[in-house]
Amino acid sequence: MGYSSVDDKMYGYEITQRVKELTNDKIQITEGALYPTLHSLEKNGEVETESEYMGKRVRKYYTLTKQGHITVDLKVNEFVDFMNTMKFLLDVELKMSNVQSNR
Amino acid sequence: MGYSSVDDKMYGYEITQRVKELTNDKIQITEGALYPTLHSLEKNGEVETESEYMGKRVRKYYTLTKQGHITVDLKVNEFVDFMNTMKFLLDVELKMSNVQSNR
DNA sequence: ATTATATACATAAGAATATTATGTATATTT
DNA sequence: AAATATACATAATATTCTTATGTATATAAT
Repeated sequence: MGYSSVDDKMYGYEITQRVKELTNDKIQITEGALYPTLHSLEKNGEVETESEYMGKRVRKYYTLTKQGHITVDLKVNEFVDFMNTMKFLLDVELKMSNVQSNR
Repeated sequence: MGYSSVDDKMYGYEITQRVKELTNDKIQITEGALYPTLHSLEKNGEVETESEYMGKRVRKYYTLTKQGHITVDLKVNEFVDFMNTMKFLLDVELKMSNVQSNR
């Protein structure tokens, strides 16, 4: 089990559109942020690529490696932990501001 | 109502320690990140300062201005919205990876 | 037909922000 | 006496993002 990507195989442009669509345009992954990151992930063995030619246009599919899946689990856990910490911090602040407003 | 800082008045070092303590050392605000940010907030009228001398040592207290409170509300709302978006995204991924594991 | 938009990759300049290091100085603990 | 804690600040470096630029094909609109 554990987290996986939305699909087994995805290409760059697809990722930007999928995230945009799933988040109702709230999160826009720009090319300048995405492609260097994907290249870096490939260099570090987190993803593998295979290029397909749709007619004449290149399409570069990215797949998580075994190591990539481990890293995703780790990073997602870290992020969820961070969100819980922030939620706690903000709740505390909320409570305190309520107490203050009763003075 | 609305969010406020932990206390009405806080000084830089106090902020780093309070956050460290409330988050069980998970979030460490470094001086290099904090002080330039505080100076920038002051420049933009989000916080006001008053210096006190504890013996010989300076202690610079920061207080949110009226504008600062408005900005905090706005930023916290944005952040909570972002967390909900990410929670949704990660849940979707979780569901999808479960579906995949049933193949 | 031609123009605009969408698809699909990539890199580079510049901006913003964070980490780490350095610096000064007093107070407290070991 | 030395180490750690308190308290400020800035600078060098690293990281990461946005915006801009570049190439090229495919499709939709005028």
